[in-house]
Amino acid sequence: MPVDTVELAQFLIGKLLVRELSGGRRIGRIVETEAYPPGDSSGHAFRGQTASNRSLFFEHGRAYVHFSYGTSILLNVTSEAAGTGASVLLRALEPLAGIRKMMRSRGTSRIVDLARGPGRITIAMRVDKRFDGADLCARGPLWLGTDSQQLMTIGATVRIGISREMNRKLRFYVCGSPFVSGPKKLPA
DNA sequence: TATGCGATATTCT
DNA sequence: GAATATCGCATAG
Repeated sequence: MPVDTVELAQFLIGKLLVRELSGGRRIGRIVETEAYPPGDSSGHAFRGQTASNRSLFFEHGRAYVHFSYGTSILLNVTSEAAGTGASVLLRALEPLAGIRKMMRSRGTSRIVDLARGPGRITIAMRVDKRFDGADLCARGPLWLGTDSQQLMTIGATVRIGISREMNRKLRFYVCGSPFVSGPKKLPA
């Protein structure tokens, strides 16, 4: 797993997010990420370490779970060396397993809408703040798995929902995937 | 299909 | 008091 934030954001495209629950396993392929590198003024670590972004400063490969907009829980994968404060935001998944359970958690039967958007991922996968700081590299209740490599083109655009550093192309996605969030018109 | 707005936790000014 | 790494519903075209 790459240590560099931008490399990690691209590396994670196509990887699997696996959630082990007593009722069964839920799996989604990561199709969209955003990098928040060190020193990025739109990142949560920019103003230093606080009680709520503590896990953002862990070594790479851990979970940083944050509550945003009063309504949404967001899941990030930490990057860089311990003490740096950088991460990759997971923005969208393609549901692969446990789809019926995701539908029940999300309250919709449209597969493309189950995990298309960062706040939806955590609802579909039943991730909450208890996972803040958890190690995602080793098998556990929540971990990152690899899929057989398949041919996919990775596109890069500007990030969504921020007001600073808006011109940096740090959002990565699988070209042509209907499971990617945001505006539909994307460069192929 | 596109745009607008309310809900609502946490932090910063 | 304002801003924020958002979503879902409403309304209009």
